[in-house]
Amino acid sequence: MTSQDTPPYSPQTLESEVQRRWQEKQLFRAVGDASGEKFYCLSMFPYPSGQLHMGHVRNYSIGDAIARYQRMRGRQVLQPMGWDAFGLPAENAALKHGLAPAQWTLDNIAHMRGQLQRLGLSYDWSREFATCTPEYYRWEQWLFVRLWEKGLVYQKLSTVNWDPVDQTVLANEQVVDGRGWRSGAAVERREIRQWFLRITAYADELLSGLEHLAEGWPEQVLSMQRNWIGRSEGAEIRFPLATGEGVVKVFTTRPDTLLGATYLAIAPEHPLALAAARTQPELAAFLERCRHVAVSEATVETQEKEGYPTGITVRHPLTGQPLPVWVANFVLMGYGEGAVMSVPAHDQRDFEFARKYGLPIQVVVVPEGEEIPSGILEQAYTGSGRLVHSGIYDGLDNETAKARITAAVAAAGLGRKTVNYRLRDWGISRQRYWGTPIPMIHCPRCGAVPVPEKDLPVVLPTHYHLDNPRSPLLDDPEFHQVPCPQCGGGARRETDTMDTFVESSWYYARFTCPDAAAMLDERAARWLPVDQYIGGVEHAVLHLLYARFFNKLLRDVGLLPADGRHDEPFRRLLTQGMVLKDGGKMSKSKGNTVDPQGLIDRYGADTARLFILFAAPPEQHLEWSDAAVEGAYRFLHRVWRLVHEYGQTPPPLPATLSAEARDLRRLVHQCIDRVSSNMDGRYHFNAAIAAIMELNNALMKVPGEAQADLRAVLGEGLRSMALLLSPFAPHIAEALWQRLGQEGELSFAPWPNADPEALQSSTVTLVIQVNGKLRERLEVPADADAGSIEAVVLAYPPLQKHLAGLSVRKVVVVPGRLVNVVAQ
RNA sequence: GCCCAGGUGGCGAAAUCGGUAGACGCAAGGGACUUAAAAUCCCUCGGCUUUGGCCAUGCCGGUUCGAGUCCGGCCCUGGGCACCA
Repeated sequence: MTSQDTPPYSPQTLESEVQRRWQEKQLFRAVGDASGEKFYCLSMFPYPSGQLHMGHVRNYSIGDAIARYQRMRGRQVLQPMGWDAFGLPAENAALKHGLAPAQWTLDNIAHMRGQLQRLGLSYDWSREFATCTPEYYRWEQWLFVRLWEKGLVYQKLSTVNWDPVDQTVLANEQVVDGRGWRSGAAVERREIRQWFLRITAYADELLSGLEHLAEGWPEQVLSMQRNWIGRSEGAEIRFPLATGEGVVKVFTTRPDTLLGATYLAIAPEHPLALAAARTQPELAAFLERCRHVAVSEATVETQEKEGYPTGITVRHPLTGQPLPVWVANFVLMGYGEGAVMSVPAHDQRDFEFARKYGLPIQVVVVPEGEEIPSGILEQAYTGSGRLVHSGIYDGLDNETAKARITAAVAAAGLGRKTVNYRLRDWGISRQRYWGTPIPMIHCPRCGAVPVPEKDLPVVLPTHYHLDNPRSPLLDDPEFHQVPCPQCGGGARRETDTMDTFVESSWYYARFTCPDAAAMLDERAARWLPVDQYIGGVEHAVLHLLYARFFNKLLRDVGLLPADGRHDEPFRRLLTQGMVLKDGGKMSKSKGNTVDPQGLIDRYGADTARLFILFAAPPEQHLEWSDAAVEGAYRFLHRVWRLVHEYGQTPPPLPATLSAEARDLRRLVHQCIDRVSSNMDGRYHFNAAIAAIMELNNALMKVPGEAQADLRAVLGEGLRSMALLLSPFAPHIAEALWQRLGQEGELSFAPWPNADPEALQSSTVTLVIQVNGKLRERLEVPADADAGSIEAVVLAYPPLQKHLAGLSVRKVVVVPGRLVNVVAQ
């Protein structure tokens, strides 16, 4: 009971001992029998870059806190970990260091696995896999062929960034200020034939499915996905070419403004533009300039808006009037029809373009109750109103006009009502080496032929050492020279590999049955959906949309039951904020990373985890601070000391408690209550940890020679603290648990419940406001009713000076909280 | 450019519902203990103030008895934009 008995808190030895015990007992192997309720807790698996970074530590500390909490709540928990192991950095590293990408990747995995294990995360390591192994990606190839058979895979031309010096395709990230990052050459756009997955066939389901996620997903992410899918109702309208042959198709959400269309704008890659350029050198030069803009939407949308007339004329579908066709550098070939009708009076971008090039502006909608504007417009009017200058449609409100004008165009055979999506099909071809080979063979006679199932997997050769960025598969006849599976003649194997988003689109399902002899087996249906998914907000759209898409594909090829419970992969989503340093994202390119290894070496895993969970709520950005770590470390020291100085198994509580002991016990149970409510769904770990710190502060004040009842409550408090702490700092919690003489595994010990009786208090302190300003405080019985409170307050002597010269007009009583006296 | 967030003391933050703004922690200052230091413990800690109070949650306005919280407009910072993962 003296401080001499207290051994030093040395996290390094303590943590490795505890971890060894966990491992020997295989404590965190997911059991998944039907005897209990399952909980699948998944953190986004990492790319094995070589070093764990703070974002990982945060992500996995959050996930483990949730998994451990659920385990203590009695659930059968599955919490796996693996590696998103294909990708560009491996090729870059191989080029730089003269290694094979496979070797670099496997070395990194070995190192990072050690780092993760040092953190004491309660993973079922028996399920670990890396996506770059044939055992994993073979099923991806298998699914690709199924999708090909179902017509959900196809080829089409699409644009890539081409580095003319390195003779290779560049990722958007590799284009810096319009130039290739290695060569410095100005990039070009190049159209090549690529493989696509028909995600647009699922657009409506991906959109409506968001409604079922409303409870478990952040509104922010749902909104981003909704906007990304971008369903819009409108009309397809055909403008006949003045020459009489052919039409230009456009999509518009504003058919009501059709009579205000004064020109058409088409994409630089539009076939008409290309055709016109053949006879017009200046137009060709303009298109050539457009070819040197990188393909990313951000680049296209932020460049100076420019256009050039094509000399082509179309006829207005209703009036027959001639309209000029312009090429505009901001019209995207990949969206809609690659052409838009321009209504400068009612679209701000069209307005600016028309002003710049002196094109006519025709007002056709005016706000209800206003006159047709005379003089020069200052800006486009994009709101609703009634139609003008629109012939027989004049006077209609514009919503009615949408339907009427669409019908008129349809009657003329020049259009129809239609739904358009912003979502485009998913281009999965990569002209890269380090990825899953696309299992197709190009035969000059039979066309594209899938690799027969018996020949799967198409194994990616791993012996290459890269000396230039070009994919070695292109130059390896052993890989690409194959007979056609259909006719047996000479054919060429596809050398494109898959987008790495494909691997991460179904790994969550494979974790349920990592050794299955098929892509998935019946275990998937039991464990899925993931009950809690945790990862960075930066994945809010792409990864999370692709994974939702794949889940539906898995269902539709019969690998998941179509029972309505398996339509979505992730029941609940927690998007963690980024770990920032100096206000910006920690990243290698910015050189502002903080290595978590140093933190763990110095303070131990418990401190690292506790600090990172305490510093900010999970969904918020976390601004890094070295100094604040000390605080978490000191706190653990204080808890350690307190428990060791107590040094006994807590005795049972006596039947009656002194007032002092009751007050302390109330604090203990308030803490249990606060921690629990911050764990259940809210995941405000910072507030939960703060509550534990407060409890510890209160327990430290209990004198060593206290009465027996007080010491019994102290023991209850310490025992509770070990339980409450274990999701955040599991190693020290184990040691405290043992020191308090507790039996059984802390990891599976039942989470404590707050005793409602202990929470009761006989009085409450009310705040007294006058006109909303805090003036006095007053203690009243907890069960006092509003009427008696009002009477007591109005008669309360110290209040009178605040009411001098005023007449009371109203008294607002909020029981248990405050009284507001409204006086004049 | 488009879509989505965030902005509270010197710093990270707290405040389930509209009800005491700043819990908890960091940093700082003062003190105790010590031969000394470290560690530990105790106290102070938003600003102004005539010590009555007044002002404060990015800025401007609104709703309300009462707004960090709700509504409208703006400013700044961060994330995503389909080949970084």
